[in-house]
Amino acid sequence: MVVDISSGDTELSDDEVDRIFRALADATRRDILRRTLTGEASVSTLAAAYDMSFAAVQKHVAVLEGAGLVTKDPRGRERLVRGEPETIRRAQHLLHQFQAIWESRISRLDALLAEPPTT
Amino acid sequence: MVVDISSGDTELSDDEVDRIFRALADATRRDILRRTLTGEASVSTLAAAYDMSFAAVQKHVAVLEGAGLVTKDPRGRERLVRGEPETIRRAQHLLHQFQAIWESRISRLDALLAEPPTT
DNA sequence: GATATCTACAACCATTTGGTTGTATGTTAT
DNA sequence: ATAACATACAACCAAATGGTTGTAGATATC
Repeated sequence: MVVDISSGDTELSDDEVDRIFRALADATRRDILRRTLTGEASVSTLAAAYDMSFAAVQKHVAVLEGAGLVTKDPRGRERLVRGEPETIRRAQHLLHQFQAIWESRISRLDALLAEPPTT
Repeated sequence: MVVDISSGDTELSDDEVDRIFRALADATRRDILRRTLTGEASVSTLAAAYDMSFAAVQKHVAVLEGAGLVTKDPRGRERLVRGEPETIRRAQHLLHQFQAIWESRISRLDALLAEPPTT
């Protein structure tokens, strides 16, 4: 049986994957991502929600943007930040691949137990 | 309609989630994880696969272990490293929650379009 | 036009990260 | 017992991270 795992996604480079997971490895950034998935928000609106400087929040948004988890859309003098569900889906897909590796290990063990010894 | 998202997992702290995603944010560590999901391997076996010192690989394994993505099992003089699919599943679950936030946004927009104006 | 607001960006700083080498300790093999 | 092997761990270093403040440029508002 052939199982197609690919789901048609463009391949992500190691660096891109690094950036995605690194961006997710910070509670503030995960919270920003949640907010911008719920609805777009300006950088200053976001900044108001956290106990740190505007510039710090700006940097967090930049990290998310660099990972493709968020995009910024100029609207007048502000930049509206939107979460990008597609990138999240890709990260999920990556984790699914790890799961698949584990599953295939089980299959191989099953096969070993099922098959009579070759020698 | 009430949707239970929890899937019965124990709650992960922000720090734990940080460690999981941070551990995944490195290509060498992702590769180690793949290998140890395929089948357990000693630290030195793993180290032989990479162009870096034994100690460096040891540190990578320690990071994965700290994130709960891997466990070490003493076997004679070596430590067999095993991947932990359950932690991967939890990370997947976290990403699924982000997806759910996005989905619920869609639902709200749909509702807005479907419902007649309240005022 | 003047002023306030939102963003961008540089410079700086402390801490963490990802690598190194070296040393010590436990375990197998001769 | 001695030698070889697998691991642990400390000390060190360069680079990246996560924060700060300050300055400058656009855009709105009065």
